[in-house]
Amino acid sequence: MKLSHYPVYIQSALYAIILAIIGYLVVDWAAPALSSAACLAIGLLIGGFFVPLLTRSPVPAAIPTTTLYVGNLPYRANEASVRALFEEFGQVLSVRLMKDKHTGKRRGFGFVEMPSDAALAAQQGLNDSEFQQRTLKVREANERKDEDDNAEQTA
DNA sequence: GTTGAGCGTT
Repeated sequence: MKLSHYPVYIQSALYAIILAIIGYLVVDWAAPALSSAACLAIGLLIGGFFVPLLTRSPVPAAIPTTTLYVGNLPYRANEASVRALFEEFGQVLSVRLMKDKHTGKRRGFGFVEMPSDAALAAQQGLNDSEFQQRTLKVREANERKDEDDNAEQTA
């Protein structure tokens, strides 16, 4: 269960929660007089403060990020090969190959999260390119949630 | 173990 499978904001959130719990325990142990709510609050502050220090990624949320939709993937492709393919164009923050929830089999598409500039380069460089006997389809992903505003507006 | 347009989990 690799954390790099998940988008960065989830990674940061997980770190924050874990560190908040640790902070809560530490405060509760060090200062038993404080109420649980106070311990939790301080724990949250401690956790939030240390998140940037523990995140492997040099820039958690500082740099605009783009999620790429990658379609027409060969079923045999694993995440490592896809990651390696896209890393040729820049830093890869997360790779998720979608599988069927019940069977666990690959569905032939996935999502790659990269810094926006690298994502643009990868999109132009890898779209309609051949990857393991398949013609890749690389587009910008449909924003499922709070994706940052990329200067990708239809010209 | 198979298949082939597609935009998705914790």
